[in-house]
This record gives sequence, C-alpha cells and structure tokens, in this order.
Amino acid sequence: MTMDMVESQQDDSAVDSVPEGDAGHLQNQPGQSQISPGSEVSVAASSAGRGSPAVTLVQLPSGQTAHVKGVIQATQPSVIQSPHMQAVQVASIADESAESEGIIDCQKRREILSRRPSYRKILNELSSDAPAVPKIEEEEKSEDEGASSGISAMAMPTSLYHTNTGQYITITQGGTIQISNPASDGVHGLQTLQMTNSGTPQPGATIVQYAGQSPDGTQQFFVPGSPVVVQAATGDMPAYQIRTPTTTLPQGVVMAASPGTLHSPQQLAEEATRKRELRLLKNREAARECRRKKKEYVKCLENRVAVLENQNKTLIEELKALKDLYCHKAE
DNA sequence: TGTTAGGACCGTCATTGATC
DNA sequence: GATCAATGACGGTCCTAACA
Repeated sequence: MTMDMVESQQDDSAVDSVPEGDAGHLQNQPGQSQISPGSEVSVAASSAGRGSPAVTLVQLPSGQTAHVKGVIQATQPSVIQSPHMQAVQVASIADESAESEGIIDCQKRREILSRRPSYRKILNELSSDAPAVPKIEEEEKSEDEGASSGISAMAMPTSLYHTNTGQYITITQGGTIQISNPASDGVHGLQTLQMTNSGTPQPGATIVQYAGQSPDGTQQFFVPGSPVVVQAATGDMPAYQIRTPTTTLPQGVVMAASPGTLHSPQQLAEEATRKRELRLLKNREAARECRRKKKEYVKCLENRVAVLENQNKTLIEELKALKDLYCHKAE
C-alpha cells in the first residue's frame, strides 16, 4: 500500500474489481454514523465480516431499535491513480512535515507529478488488496510456465541471429534452436528445435522435427560458431536439417555477423541493422504487452464503476427504507 | 453491391523513469 | 551517462455494420 491510496480511502468507500453479483454484499463502516443531519436516527453498532451482509442496530428517536442491513463497505483503495491524486497526497504529507523540508518536498512533489502511471504498478497495488485481481507478475509467471516448453529458454539465449527471411534464431546453451517469426503473433511465431546431435557431431545430416506453424518456403541459415547449416523445409510436417556446411554458401543464405568479429564498414552496418531490428522486435513485444495491461486496467475500472453504481443504488434504497421506517415509527 | 464510418489491433517512433 | 523497459502518440491495416 502506497500513499497514493490514502486519499481515495478517505474519499470513497471504494470496492475493488469484484463480480457484479457481489456488489450487494457490502458492510457498514464500524462505529457511529448519522443517516442525515436532520434525522436523529443513529447507528449504534454493526457487525459483519467481509463478504457477508452487515446487520446494523439502528436507534430510533422513540427509543425503539431496528435492525438494518447495511450496504457500505469498508474503505478500500481506489483503482484510479493519477498525477493529480499523487499531488494531493504529497501535499497532505508535506503539511505534516516541518516547514524546513519544504524545498525538498517541492522537489519530490515535482518528481512524482512528472511520473506517468504504470499499469503494472497500479494493478499490482490493486491486487495486493483484492485477491480477486490477479497480479500481473504472477500472471506473467503462469504464462511463462504454460509456455515453458518453448519460450522459457528465451530468457537466457546464447546467441541471437537474424535470417534473410526476417526470422530470428536464438541458440541457447542447451543446444536449443528457437526460431521467432516477427510477422506472426507472439507464441505462435516461435518455434523451438532441439539439436539432438548437439555436442556429439555425427557425419551426415540430422533431421530435426518440430510441431508448430510452418514458415513459408524453404529457408536456410547459418549458425555462427557452429559448423552446421540449418536448412528448413516446409510442409505439413516441416523438417529442419542440420548439416555440415559446404565450401560455398547456398543461394539465399545469410551469414549472420558474430559479435566481436566486425571489421569492414559493411559489417558494421549489418551489426547496426541487426541491433535496430532487435530493438524493434523488443519494442514490438513491449507494446503488445503494454496494450494488454492497459486493456486489463480498463476492464478493472469498468468493473469498479459497475460495482459503485450498484452500491449507490443500494444505498439509495437503504436510505429510503430507513426514512419510511422512521416515518412509520413516528406516527 | 459498393461505400463509408467506426472500432480493434498492430508496428514504429519519441519520450521518460529506472537501473547500473 | 548509457541502457533498457514502459508508455503515449501516430499512422496503417483489417473487419464489420449501416446505408444509399
């Protein structure tokens, strides 16, 4: 819980992203509260746990008591965080501190104001108070586990190469070849090949079979540092053939530059191009992830709006019921 | 049936905060 | 200061519903 949440806790009895059907199971604030300034109906006590309706003992002016089911939920952090909110909270903090720290506070306030909200942070802080909302890190972890057979090794690649067909080949330390097709979408464009004869070179060809979407056309590429050529043939069951390279490169083969062996300006240019394409690939994936988080954040906000609207409606009904009860008892 | 407006999605660039 | 990740902005493409 950060200070960002404090202000919203005071402002509204916010509820987190919960199923809309649970909106009615709300509880009263502990302690006394007045229904309205004009009435003398006081709430003497309330008792309820989270998720169960609270029954409140209402003391009427006539001395009679009534049991009322409350709808006000305990204070919860707000989903919404904005620079404005942060400014208000920082200002409130500054009020409590000594004036001698005013300059430092102003600087900190300016820094906080300039920061943009992070969907990851927002949702993580939200989920820390609402178990119903999955944490993004946990979600990503589960996603990684789900795709562990093909993607997890991507985290520590040994080498990354770019083919003439726009694909990226990652050679991991375990001898796994990963082929990423930027044109396809995420996981579907990633293919993992296991070099069955890696470490024990054998004469002749090695057929590597894999399951997945096949790229278009036959593709060949070199694996620098390894005396092999990987040749990909497409079809219903594509096969990647790893063989010893011949003295002349096959037509269409692109020899990827190995880091640390750049000499000519052309190689430098190729290295720059490779770095640029790698950066674009990373940014492409980052943008995709950012959009996903943003959609999740918007959904969370929409859920909260629905819950608050439901809560507001229930509060109005409760107020009306209390007024009717009060009028009935007064007669 | 062709046209068009609107939405969803994506890739790229620029910017900014965080980290080393 | 360099590098990287996250995110806003912008433009492009594709799909779909509405309409003449």
